[in-house]
Amino acid sequence: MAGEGSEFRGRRIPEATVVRLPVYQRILSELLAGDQRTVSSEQLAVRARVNAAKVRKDLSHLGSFGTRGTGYDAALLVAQIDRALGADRDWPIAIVGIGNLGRALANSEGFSSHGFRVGALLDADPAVVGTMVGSVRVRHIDDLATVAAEERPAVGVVATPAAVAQEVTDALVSIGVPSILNFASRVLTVPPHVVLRNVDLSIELQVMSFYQARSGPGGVDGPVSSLGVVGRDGTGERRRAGRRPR
Amino acid sequence: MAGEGSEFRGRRIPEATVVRLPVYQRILSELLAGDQRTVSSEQLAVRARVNAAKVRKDLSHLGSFGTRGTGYDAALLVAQIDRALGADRDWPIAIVGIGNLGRALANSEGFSSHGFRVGALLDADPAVVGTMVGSVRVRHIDDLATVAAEERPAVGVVATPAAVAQEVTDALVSIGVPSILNFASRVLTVPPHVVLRNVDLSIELQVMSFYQARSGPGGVDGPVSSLGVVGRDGTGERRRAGRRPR
DNA sequence: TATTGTGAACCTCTTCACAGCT
DNA sequence: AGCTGTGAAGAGGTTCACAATA
Repeated sequence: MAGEGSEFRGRRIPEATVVRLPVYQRILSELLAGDQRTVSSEQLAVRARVNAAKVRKDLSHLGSFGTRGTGYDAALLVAQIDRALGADRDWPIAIVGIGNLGRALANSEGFSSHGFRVGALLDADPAVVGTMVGSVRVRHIDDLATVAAEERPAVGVVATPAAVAQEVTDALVSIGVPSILNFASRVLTVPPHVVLRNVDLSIELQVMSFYQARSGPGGVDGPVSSLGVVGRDGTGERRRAGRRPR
Repeated sequence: MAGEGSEFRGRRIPEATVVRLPVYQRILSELLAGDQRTVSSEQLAVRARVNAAKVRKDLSHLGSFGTRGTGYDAALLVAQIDRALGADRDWPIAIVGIGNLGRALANSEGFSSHGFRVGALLDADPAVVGTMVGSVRVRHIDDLATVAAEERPAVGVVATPAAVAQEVTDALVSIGVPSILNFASRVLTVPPHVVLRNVDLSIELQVMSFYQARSGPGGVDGPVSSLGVVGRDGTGERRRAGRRPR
């Protein structure tokens, strides 16, 4: 068990910041595509719908890459964020459960960039096994050990029905997959050394109905603006409708 | 603009709590299905992988429904959570973008329970328009106004490519859809009265590579366990690997 | 005795405000 | 003059610890 203190590079980066880094990165890429070379925290803040001080504090966790009076060099910032997020490495992904969701993930831009690469697709349905999704052939889940030996997946994505999610997770863990991204509506158990994150597509919907239910019939609580992801336990950006005066 | 203070029922419920309510609810439903009538905060906590005090504080926001020495009546609790989340009402959903993701959402359990109902499916692709997904026929996005008049969607789900996400959102807002759930990797702009939440499927992946990158080469920062959703900005449950002594 | 409900302490994240640098 | 980087204050959320109570 590693002690406090020894860190990889620089300070510890708060989780709330980590969740926003991909958003900044996407915005920076767009600015670069439009030939903008430098960017101020204010410009980034407007595009990401956050406070400029938050942008500066977030970026300060990566180091001091800004220039006072000028702003940040967009290309440099992209490189730093990539490095912090590990996007400069190769991350083979194994997706288990090739239904509509698994297929959507396999085809999505986000799963084939930033160092990620769909290395393996697995399913238990004989009608699906053997078919191609993009350039990858779906293998049978029973071949997981073989597939793992070939691809050494860094992330296992669970996109199966909830009923088999734990079983699939156990299999992924047993072949040494160090990170699990769970899309099933079920709380999973993993050993302490495995990184687990959850994305529940319907929880967001229920959170929306909560706010909608309140804002309707005599309610007052406002909407919530959200930045980012769902996973984790959440992190985010909130804003009440009836905002308090300064 | 409503003032501070007047509330729907009871106190204001913290967002972090709202995100966990669906998880408690699912666990309670499972316990009820197994004929368990009462449940302690400790039991709920173990199953949801959270602290028992957090469960009690979360539930206390709904009122005092527990019995000291005994625990909570599971059925009563489900009813209370349903009411808080608005699951006792009807929430027609319009999904725009019937690719793999849209189809996955349309078929998912979470979009056809807790009061939700897939009321309309919309796409711009002539090859998709007219096809059936479940029991709903896909309509052309240009017919949005007509569809909206029939169904009055309470939630608009954006499952389109990022490039058209803002345009689609504007259309949904213009026909009076009060809540938008965005799955596109793009920061959206909506008027203040519209509730917006975001689910970015790839941000979680990037957060995972961040932790993986650190735990590997000389790093120290531990994994993050996550409860819940992805959307929003997250909420969550954190645990460091090298935990500090008490 | 078992377990809730909650004040208080603690911790994390956000925002302000401004010194300091270019 | 403009903008970053950050200390300090503030807000929100979590956890502890225990009095209240069935």
